[in-house]
Amino acid sequence: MADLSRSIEDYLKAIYELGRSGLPVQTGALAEEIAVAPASVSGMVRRLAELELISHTPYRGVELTGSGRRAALQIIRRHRILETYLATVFAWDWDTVHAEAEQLEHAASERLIERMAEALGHPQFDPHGAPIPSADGHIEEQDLVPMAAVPIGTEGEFRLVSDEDAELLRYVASLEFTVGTRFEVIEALPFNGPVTVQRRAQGAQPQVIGFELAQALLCTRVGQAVAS
Amino acid sequence: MADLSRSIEDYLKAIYELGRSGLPVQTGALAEEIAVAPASVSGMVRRLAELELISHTPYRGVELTGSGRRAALQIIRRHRILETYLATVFAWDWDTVHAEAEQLEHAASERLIERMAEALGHPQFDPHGAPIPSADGHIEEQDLVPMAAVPIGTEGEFRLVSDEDAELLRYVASLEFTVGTRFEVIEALPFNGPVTVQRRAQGAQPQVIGFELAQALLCTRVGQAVAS
DNA sequence: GGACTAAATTAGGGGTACCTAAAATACCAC
DNA sequence: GTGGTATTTTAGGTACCCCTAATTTAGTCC
Repeated sequence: MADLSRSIEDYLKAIYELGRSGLPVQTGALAEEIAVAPASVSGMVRRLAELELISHTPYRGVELTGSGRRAALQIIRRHRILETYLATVFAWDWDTVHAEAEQLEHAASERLIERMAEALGHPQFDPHGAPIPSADGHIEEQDLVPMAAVPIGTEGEFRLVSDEDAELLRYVASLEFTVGTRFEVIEALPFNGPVTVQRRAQGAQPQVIGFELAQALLCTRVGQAVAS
Repeated sequence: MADLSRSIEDYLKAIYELGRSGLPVQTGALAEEIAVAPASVSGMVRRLAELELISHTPYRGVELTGSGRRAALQIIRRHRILETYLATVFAWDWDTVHAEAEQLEHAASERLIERMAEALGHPQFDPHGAPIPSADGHIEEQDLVPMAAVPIGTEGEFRLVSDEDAELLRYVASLEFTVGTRFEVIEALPFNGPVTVQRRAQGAQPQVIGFELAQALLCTRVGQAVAS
């Protein structure tokens, strides 16, 4: 696997993220994710297809090939190990590790990443709850639902939030929510209204979570499942 | 101080290193150091002069301006802190830290560097003995002589070796020379012949150091100075 | 001081990766 | 099936940073 440019690495990562649903990734979505003009994406897509990192159906979208997926997962591993290292070793705030890792992921060697992983005891998840691909390119995607979809009266556990929105992360931290926090949904107002949750901790007050945020916080259901 | 490109950072670092003698840095020397064609250097020199990072006297050479020097020292600080961190925290071999730091120095934020420096207790020297500029751009250049210039019968202390030649570093390590190692010169053959040194340690055998290597190992004299 | 040599610069060109504007294609509604 | 709209692609251009080849300049030797 030849050395890929920084831009190519960014494209592969973005295609992986956008393509997790299984659908082909469209030019426009990719352009927005990478913050370039759609025309620029078209150009890069040709290059990536020539390198056989993606397959491209004109006017439809792109998908990663086997080697493209392997490369993407390697970059994602680098990113998430770096985030975990910064957060753990340097007590780095979880809202800014992403930006730093975004830079370092293109410069850090495989060797450095493995040393960091070792020092951390080969963590499975990064500070935002995202699974860290193994060195051989295996990743376990979790089956999560937005907090907004956890039924009233059910206990949920906050498991994952995107690392990309620093402001959102700061707000989540101010609510004292971290990955692993458990809560019970005690109210959910209709028409995409806010969700009210209650923590187990003694003296915990109910917390009101706006709908948009409740969409961004991905959770597992704990305990009694609702009839389905 | 705006964000500088990777290439610009490499040029500034090289100009600083080559210009330590105080003489203007010539295009050819810079081209060799950076491993590009002299014509490419001419082009970049124009850009750097426009950015007022260097002053350029055509056909004579270049010198760093105040802001150029500040930028160069910042990059060198990043490089040397990174080298020290890798060597100290990950027990990274001293012959390969340079290559890794060369990549990371362009990606690591000021903040990361300062956290590393803190974790290391603000080291003064990197693993090869090179002084680490302070965060405010101060550097203490040492007054050293090559081992080949340490007089016979005098004790010397190995203080500094360039981090650039990995093969040389591996050989030095195999001789069990590290920064701080003391020795006495017991023989130095004429016509740039090899130098023979003797360590203090019990059971230490005399070691023969080829002239070229004895030029690369920079030392201080310890104890009785020779009449001068 | 003129010719020769070594060094530096200019001239012209290529690859990467971006842009805007214009053209092509796909999709949906009727 | 045709028209309109949204999306994608192509066309043409810019900036960065490198290259080789040709030219210019500086310095030296007689």
